[in-house]
Amino acid sequence: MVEKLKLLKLLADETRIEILNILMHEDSYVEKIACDLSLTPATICYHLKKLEAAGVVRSSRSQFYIIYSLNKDIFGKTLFEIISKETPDNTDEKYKKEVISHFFKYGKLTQLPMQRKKREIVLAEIAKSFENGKKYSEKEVNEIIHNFHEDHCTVRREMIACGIMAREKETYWLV
Amino acid sequence: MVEKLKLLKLLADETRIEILNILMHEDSYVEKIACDLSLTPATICYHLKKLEAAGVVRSSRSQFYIIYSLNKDIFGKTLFEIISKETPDNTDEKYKKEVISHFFKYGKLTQLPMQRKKREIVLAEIAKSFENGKKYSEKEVNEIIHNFHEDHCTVRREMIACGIMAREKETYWLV
DNA sequence: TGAATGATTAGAAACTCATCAAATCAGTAT
DNA sequence: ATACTGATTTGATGAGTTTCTAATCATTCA
Repeated sequence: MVEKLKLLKLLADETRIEILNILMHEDSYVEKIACDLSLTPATICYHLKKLEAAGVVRSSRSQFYIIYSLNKDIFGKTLFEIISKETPDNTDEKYKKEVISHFFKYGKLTQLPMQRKKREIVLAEIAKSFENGKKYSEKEVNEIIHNFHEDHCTVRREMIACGIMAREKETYWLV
Repeated sequence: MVEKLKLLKLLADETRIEILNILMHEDSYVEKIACDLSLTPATICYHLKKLEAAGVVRSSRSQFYIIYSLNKDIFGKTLFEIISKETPDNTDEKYKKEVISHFFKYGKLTQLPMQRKKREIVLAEIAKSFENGKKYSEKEVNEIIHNFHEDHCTVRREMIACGIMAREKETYWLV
């Protein structure tokens, strides 16, 4: 996450892009690059240090010179890979989000899904509006559910049916 | 070139990355995103406008809301493609650079290439130190070439042989 | 060792850019 | 029409970054 942002910030600079383009052709050193780009050695040094710290370039001394070269491994990544926070194992979370975004529009439940799995996800989303451990009257439950959907009765019944809420007489609570 | 830099600068911002990650899951709108990220609508608007100007997101009105959605086309590019200035048709230039970087070390010619094509490239590189139209004595020619290589005689002879320089008696000039 | 050369660091100036509050704009619904 | 709601613009502020000069460091070569 933060790593990726750093990489992007690093690459989002004209001078550093120029430097990398030079190093794509041939290894080089501070003074030469400075000359090529009409900038001070100090400036080039500043950028090369940054690039090196991020592992984008490497350096090694050769006689008078410190030769900088490109680490090409990094450049195969697509923008999507860099930007996306997705990790291979949170597809579950992603699926939930998709279901929710499909059945809610601007915070309102458009319809109750037919598939049990999806229905559970949707109901769990609504359940977030209830506090854990707190007891609710039926009226209170209806009011809260009504924020999401007209037909609070059906939704309330389903909450009980799939075990998200429990009821005893007139009192409801989260399971 | 400049386009690519703009794209990188655009993506090198934490808030914009967060916004894009939200839009990867579901379309959304200014106030909602602002709420998700604990930032002002003004700030989100500022970023969305930037993203839209670059074609990374699109917008459309729906009732009260202006819905922003992702343009996914852009995200398949690799970093290399974004950073590299290479265009398909400058491979010639690139080849020359590679030959030159192979036969020169720190400005000195390490050896004269055996292959005629490479030899011409190398000699043309040395020829850059001579002025067009100017006449040189053999002594002057030797001195200039000597900056590149000990054996100025061989190099000088080759310059004539492959038609880069011409000579008449003791006078030399670029062709 | 001392002179030369290239690399690095420190400090300062200039610049860019994200953010917010407040004002304004643009559709929507009563 | 008019009140409402969300989007946008404006102007100010502050944080971060690039660049330079000048000084210092490190290595090589005589």
